[in-house]
Amino acid sequence: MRWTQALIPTLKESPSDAEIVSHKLLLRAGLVRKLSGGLYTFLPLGLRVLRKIEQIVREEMDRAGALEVLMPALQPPEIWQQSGRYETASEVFYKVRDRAKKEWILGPTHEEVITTMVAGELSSYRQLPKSFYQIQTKFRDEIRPRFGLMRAKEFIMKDAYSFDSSDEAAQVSYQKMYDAYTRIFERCGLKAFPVEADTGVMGGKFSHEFMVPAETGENEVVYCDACSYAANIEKATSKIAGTPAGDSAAAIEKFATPGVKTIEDLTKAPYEVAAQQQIKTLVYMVEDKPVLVLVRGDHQLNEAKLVGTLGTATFRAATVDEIFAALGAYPGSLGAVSVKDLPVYADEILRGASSMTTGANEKGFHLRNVSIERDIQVKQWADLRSVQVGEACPKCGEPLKVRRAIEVGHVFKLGTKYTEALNAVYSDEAGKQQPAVMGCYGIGVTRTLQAVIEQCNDKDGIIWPLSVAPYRVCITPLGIVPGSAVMALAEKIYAELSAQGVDVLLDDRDDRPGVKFKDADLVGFPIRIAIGEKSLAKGEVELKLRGGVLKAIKQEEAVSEILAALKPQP
RNA sequence: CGGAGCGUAGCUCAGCCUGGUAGAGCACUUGCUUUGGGAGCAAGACGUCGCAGGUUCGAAUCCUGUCGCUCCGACCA
Repeated sequence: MRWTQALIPTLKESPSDAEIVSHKLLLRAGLVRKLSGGLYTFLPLGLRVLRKIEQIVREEMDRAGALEVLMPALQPPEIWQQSGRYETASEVFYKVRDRAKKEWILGPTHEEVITTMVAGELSSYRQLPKSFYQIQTKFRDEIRPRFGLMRAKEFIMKDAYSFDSSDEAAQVSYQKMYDAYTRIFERCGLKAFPVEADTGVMGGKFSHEFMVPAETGENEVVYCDACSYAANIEKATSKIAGTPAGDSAAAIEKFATPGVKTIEDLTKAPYEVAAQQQIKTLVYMVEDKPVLVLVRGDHQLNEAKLVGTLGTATFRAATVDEIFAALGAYPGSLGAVSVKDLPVYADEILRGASSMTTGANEKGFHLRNVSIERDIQVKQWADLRSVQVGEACPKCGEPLKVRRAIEVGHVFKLGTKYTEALNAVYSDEAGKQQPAVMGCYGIGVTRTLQAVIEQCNDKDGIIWPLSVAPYRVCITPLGIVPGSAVMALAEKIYAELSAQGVDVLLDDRDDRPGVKFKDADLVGFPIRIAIGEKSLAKGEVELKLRGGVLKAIKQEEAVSEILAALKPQP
């Protein structure tokens, strides 16, 4: 491709609505343009990168034995009602109506569609295992689209689904996908690592997310340097000492705490109650009914874990007025002692705790000497707290660390939730009808693209890995006079590389060298070959790897040197 | 959904407080010069100041509403 015939609209300055480096570079390098919030057009260069990533995904899916299909983006609501997700996932749906006013759903994911298809085709255990995948546009009404392609209303996803005749077989399918994902991200030049993850509204037994470390990531990952433990903070656990027991026989005592509003206030003089001797009382509304959630004063509630404990994701923090209606007190003085008519969920770490202090449900008063099992009617104990930096690794006991990351892939072992609901059953060896055991696997293809940029850049622009670069070689003649020695050589190298099947861009613009170099660095072509009168007088051209050093090479060796540089490193 | 900020040329932004001829830089067009890291000079073209009301002799500017965009939050009682 010749630059003058392409559309590569680079920008000197970042558009003001881009915040993070990868979003800025997407726009500045002329890869995408925004249509509206969370909606982007891929320009020719961006599309080339996207196609290369898709191709890597395809090759690895095929290698893992998955079969490519293509499902409709427009879906009937009936199958969502059948799976039970019409209600639980309704917030992410974009819904449209046809001329008869019938409602349709723009697919946010495809478990229901694939399972319906499989239900129609599956009859015998002899057909299993089977895995299917597709690369397709998904639609999600995100609460807040942001950071360009990172969280968009419409995005391209590779989604895959496995069907097996047993739990053990499903585990094998899961492992194949897990391994394929590892290879995919590696081939894209990404340093991604798997972490244990929460299954959330998807349901199912367990899952892993593939994370790309990045300060701008929306996820927090807990990990251990000493062993292999890594988990999303929504899922992570740690070994910590139980709450020290005090005098469990001492009677509850109410004491005045004028002006105390927070846990921290109570740790100061004259009260001096350590945060770990306090019970934090939180009020949540679950389907419009208040519930109390207790964690230790120095701990933080993890809402993702609360989802699992409550068995629903439809809850929210209560408003101040709702709290007053439920407990007769305002935040700052809340407690669960002698609360009988509201369900109380308590974090495991509080089990057996005594000599605790908590609010008295009366402004300006707290209670001390609270023995939680004696004084509070707990409906359910559960792991409800977030792990904090420095706590002991649950595997090896070394201190845990926390870092931010971008989720680029997610694999789930689902079990039979969808196959039972949508009747995807087969006859086993004994002729008995069994629901297939299912797994589902997603890669955010467009997000992966941006994650590569987020990870591979410097002050001058993008540094594309060879595998996904829009063009792998950029030829930069410093003058473009037709017939000149410089231009003739540029054309010759261009023709020879093209004949070798190398995707190469010839910068034939009538611009000053500085402009061409800046643009080549910004877009991030892995290999740049500069041809100018000065070096050509010595029979040389300049080979530069993006982010590497400049190397003068003989003009007749240019093509072979480039081909060598394109070979995969051993 | 709650909070905050921003909407002025293709892009980055100034002007608004204190109402009175709509601006700069970059990009674009033409010409000349220049040609190894985002050139210089000259001339030119490009705007319903997001939209709708209101106040006023007069609104980019003040007021109200609305739409869009961006960020933060949606546990820390």
